[in-house]
Amino acid sequence: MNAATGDSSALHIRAPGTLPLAGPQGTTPLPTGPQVDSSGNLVLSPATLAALSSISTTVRLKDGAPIFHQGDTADFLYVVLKGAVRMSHQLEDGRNQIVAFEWPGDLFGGLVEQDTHLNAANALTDCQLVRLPHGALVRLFEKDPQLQGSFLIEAMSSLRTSQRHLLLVTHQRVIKRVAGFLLECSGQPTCFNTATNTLTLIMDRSDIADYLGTTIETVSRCLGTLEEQGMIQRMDPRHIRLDLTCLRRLLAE
Amino acid sequence: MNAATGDSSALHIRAPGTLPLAGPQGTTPLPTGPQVDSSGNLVLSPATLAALSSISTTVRLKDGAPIFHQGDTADFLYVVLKGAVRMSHQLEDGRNQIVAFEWPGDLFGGLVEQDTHLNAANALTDCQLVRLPHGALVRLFEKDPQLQGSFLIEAMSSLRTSQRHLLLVTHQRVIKRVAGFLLECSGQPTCFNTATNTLTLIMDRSDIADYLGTTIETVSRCLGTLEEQGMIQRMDPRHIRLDLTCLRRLLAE
DNA sequence: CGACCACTTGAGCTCGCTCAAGACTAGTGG
DNA sequence: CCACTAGTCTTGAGCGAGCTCAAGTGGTCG
Repeated sequence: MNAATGDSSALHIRAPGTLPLAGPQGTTPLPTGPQVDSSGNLVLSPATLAALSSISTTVRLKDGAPIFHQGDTADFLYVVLKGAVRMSHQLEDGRNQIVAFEWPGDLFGGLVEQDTHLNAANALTDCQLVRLPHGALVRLFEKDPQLQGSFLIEAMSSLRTSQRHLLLVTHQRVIKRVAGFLLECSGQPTCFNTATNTLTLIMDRSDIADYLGTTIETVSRCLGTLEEQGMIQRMDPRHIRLDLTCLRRLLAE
Repeated sequence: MNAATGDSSALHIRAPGTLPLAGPQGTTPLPTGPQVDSSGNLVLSPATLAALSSISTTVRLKDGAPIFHQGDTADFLYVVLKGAVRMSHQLEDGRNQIVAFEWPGDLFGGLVEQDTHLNAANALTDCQLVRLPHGALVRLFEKDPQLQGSFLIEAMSSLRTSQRHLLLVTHQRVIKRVAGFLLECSGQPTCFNTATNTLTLIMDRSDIADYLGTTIETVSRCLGTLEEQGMIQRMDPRHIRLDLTCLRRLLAE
């Protein structure tokens, strides 16, 4: 994973797609606009980085540690440097929905209503985060509009991710959701080894079920079916070898 | 509907929730930050409005008219003034997902990838839109950072809407989704008469089904069940009287 | 009046949920 | 070293919500 190294001298924020608002892409970035590197990741300018580092704190968290709870007062934004974070939402009826997984480079903590967090955030693995106080950030925005532009791009990126998730969850057949989930994970260098096509699942079956809107039993059964059909191979419950081509074909039909 | 009147001298953008990034709410808005009116709607400053009107065009569309297609080059952002817009996404497998309905005051057209629209937009009713060219908007952002701030707030608002939709669709029982959908519509002055508690559905059953991830038959049956239970009353297929209290109770259980 | 469209209702089947038991791993203590 | 426990994952059996296919209803327009 090259986006968001632990090196504080270079903070990268993932911006997988393009946003016309950010100016032309694929061409030389505007000197005055946010800059995008070759891999499509957003790179904040050195000056902005310095400004950010002046208000940011790096925090380290243990596997499973809560970062904030649903309903907590929202005082900080976070950027994942290392590890992964689980965003979840508790429904009135008691069910739990995993809203997103945040990977290195992702920004989270901005989804608030009435100054309180709409979702809970938990460290999924041991992880390292950059913590940005809202107040200082807003003040920085006034001095540095480009920074605000970067956050706008990041917000649009979250929106795309959210929509992808929606489309995944509304796939009628659960087996397609599971296949889609595996493909989604395969895009994360943090947990997918491209050389061996092996996926390391950092979340348990219950997280996957809550992410896909199904049950752990169904997830397990779907993995079984996919394995029968030769699309995946379970080395052990947390390590799965994928046949990306077959999985993609399944999703398209 | 007080948000987004047709009067071009006052353009309101809905920002239903609060975003700490935008500064404190419920208190006097910062003179330098985006302003939020009493009903929580974002109000652009007169100067910004003037600037926006210099680059914007008002367009009028007939019921059903396409605004843009999925995959089209994204050149404009739009704000709904009057009427409603349907955002839909065609999946590889041929299914059609309604991603959102846009109401007066909503901003849309910003969800793009590689400079092309991720979704299609169609006028659901006769409607009136403000069209903003991307390029000019970006140039305006450089001159007027507050404007960009407003768009950031609007982006966060879309994210909240998108998450609400996700939670609605993953509610296990379809009947709850339908109830939730009706309640959601009841929040739109465009189609809900608070005096008579009557909802005017501007979309057909197929749109509702595609929005909720189900089928037209199931939507119809659910409406039947809700009617049997006295929670709603179908005057005709497109006019439904709601018992808001009962519907809310159903959703919470 | 008939054609067409959107909506409703019916009947049967299937996918996925529920409840329940079994398998595997890791940690603990004798 | 082997129970014993506890946690996670897998597998099984039965049932029911919702999908599919199909027919029926009502409204609109030529």
